[in-house]
Amino acid sequence: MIGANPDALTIYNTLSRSKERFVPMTPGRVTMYVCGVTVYDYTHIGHARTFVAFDVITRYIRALGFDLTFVRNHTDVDDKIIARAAEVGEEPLALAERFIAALDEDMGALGVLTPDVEPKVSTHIDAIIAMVETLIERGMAYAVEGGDVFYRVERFEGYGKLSGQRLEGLRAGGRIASDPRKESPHDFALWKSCKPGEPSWESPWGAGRPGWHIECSAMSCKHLGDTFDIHGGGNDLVFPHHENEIAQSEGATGAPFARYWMHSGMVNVMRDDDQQGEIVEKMSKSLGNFWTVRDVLGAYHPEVVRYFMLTTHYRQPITYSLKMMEEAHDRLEYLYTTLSRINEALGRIGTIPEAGNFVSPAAAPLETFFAKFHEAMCDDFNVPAALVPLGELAKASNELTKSKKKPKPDAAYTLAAIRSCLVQAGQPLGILQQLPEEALVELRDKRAEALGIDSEAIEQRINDRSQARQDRDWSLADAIRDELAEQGIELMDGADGTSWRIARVTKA
RNA sequence: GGCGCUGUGGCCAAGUGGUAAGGCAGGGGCCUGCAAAGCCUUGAUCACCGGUUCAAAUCCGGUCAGCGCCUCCA
Repeated sequence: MIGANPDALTIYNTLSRSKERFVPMTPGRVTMYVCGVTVYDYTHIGHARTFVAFDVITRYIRALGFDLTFVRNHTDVDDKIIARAAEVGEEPLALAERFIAALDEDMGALGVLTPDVEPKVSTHIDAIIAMVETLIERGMAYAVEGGDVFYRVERFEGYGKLSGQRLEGLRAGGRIASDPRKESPHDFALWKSCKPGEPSWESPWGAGRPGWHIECSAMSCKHLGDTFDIHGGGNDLVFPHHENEIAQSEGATGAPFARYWMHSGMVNVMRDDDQQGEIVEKMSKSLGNFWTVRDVLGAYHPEVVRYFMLTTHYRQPITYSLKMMEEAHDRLEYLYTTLSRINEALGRIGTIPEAGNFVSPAAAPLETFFAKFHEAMCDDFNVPAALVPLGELAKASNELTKSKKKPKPDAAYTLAAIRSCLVQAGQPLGILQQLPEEALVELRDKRAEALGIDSEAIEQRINDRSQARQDRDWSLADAIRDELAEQGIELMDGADGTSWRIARVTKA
C-alpha cells in the first residue's frame, strides 16, 4: 500500500500495559493467534466486534507488507455445547458443526477474512493430550483420582503477569465450591473425566475431554510454534483464559509464549432500569441482552455494521444503539455518494488525464492523505483517527463535483486520484469495497426493507411527480414530495432524473 | 476485597506535556421552481480538588461517578 512503513507500527501490549514498537520475531513475517468462540449458538454483535477488530488488524498488517499467518480457533468441545446439545437432542459435535457453519456465514457476510488456519478442539486431541503429559512430566500438573488433571498454578512463577492478578487477591471458590481434589483452589482443569453419554476421547487418565484453556495452548503451539508474535481476543478473556494459556504454554515449553497481547473492548448495550434510569452494560449471552449478527444484518448493510465498529478505537468499549447504527449508515452512504459522484463526473469525459501534467486545485488533502492515514493506523490501529483523512478527501471531491459540467482535466485527475485513495484506504478497513452505485441501492433497499417500505410504490409516485413537474404543475409535484416525505422518503432532483433515499429513522 | 479501564461541546469520538482532530444533531448561508443531496460557516479549556512544571485535558496524589474481570463469556 502506498506510503506504508512496517517499521512504524506500534501496538498496545496488555503484557506491558504500554504501546510498543512492533518488531516481529522474524523480519517481514508475523504470526498471530486470536481466540474464536465456543460454538453453541449464533454469534452476536459482541463477537462480531472482536472479529472485525482483528480483521482490520490482519488486513492492515498485510497492507504494511508483512507476510502474516493468522490462526483463529473454534472451540467445539465444551460444557455449554454439551448442555445445549442435550436440550435440543442433537449430537454435541454435530451441533457445534452447525454453528461453525453459521458463524462462517455471518462473518463472511461482514467481510471478515477467513483465517489461514481454523483449528478445532475435536481434531487436536492428540496435541492436547501430549501437552498435558508434558506438563505432568515437568511437575506443572497432576492427575487426581477420577481421571481429572489439574494445572499446578503455584508452580508457575509468572502466574498473573498478564492480568496483574496475584493469587492472594483472587476470590477462588467464592461463588462456586472448589473441588477438594485440587491442591490449591486456583488450580484449573486441563483434562476432565467424562460422564456417560458425553463426548470423550481416550487418554492416559481415562476417557475424558480437554479443559477450557488447554486447547488454545496446544493449537497455537502446533500451528505457530512455542513462541509467536501476537495473541488476541476480547478483553474478557484476559483473566483467566489468557493467563492460564501463558501458564500452560510456558510451563510446557519453557519458552516465552505470545510476544504481544492485544485485547478488544466489549460491546455494551443500553438498558432502561426502573431504579437507575438508563444504564449501559456488557452485551452477553448470560444477560440475554444480545443482538445476533443475523438479526442486525437483516436490518443493516454489512459495511454499515463495520463502519459502526470503526468509529471507536478497538480497545474501547462501544455501545450498540439504533442511533449510532443510523449515523454509521448515513456516513457510509455519504462516502459512497461521494464515489458515485466521482464516477458520474468522470463519466462525462472520456479518458482520465495522466498524472503530472496538471496542478490540481484540491491537491492539499490528497498530498497528506496516506501520511495521515498511516500515522493513525500505525498508532495501535487508531481507526477513528484514520477515518478523518477519508472525510477530508470526500469533502474536496464533492466540492469538485458540485458542477454538473464536464470536469477540467486537472479536476478529473484529482477526482480519479481521490477515488483511488478512498478505495485503497477502505480495503484494510473493509469498507468502500463495492461499486458505489450498487452499494447505494443496497443501502437504500436494506433500510426500506427494514422499515417495510415498498420501493416499487415509491418509484411509481416519483414517476407521477416527474410528469407533474414536466407539466409544471408545481403544487401537485410538491404534494407528492410531501406525501413521500411523510414516509421518510427524500427525493433528489438531478440532471438525469429523480433519485431517492430514506431519511434517518432517529434524529436526536 | 483484588486487578484493570473510563469520565473531552446536546450526542458520538480522537488526542495523553506546549494553549482542544473528526462525525452526528442544532443555528446561519450558498445552490435549488420547492426540496433533498452537496458545499461554506458557527460552539467546549477537557468530572472535581491539590501537586509537579516555564507550560497539563495530557504526569503525580486524592475525591466522586460509571464500567469490565476475579464463575461461563468476544
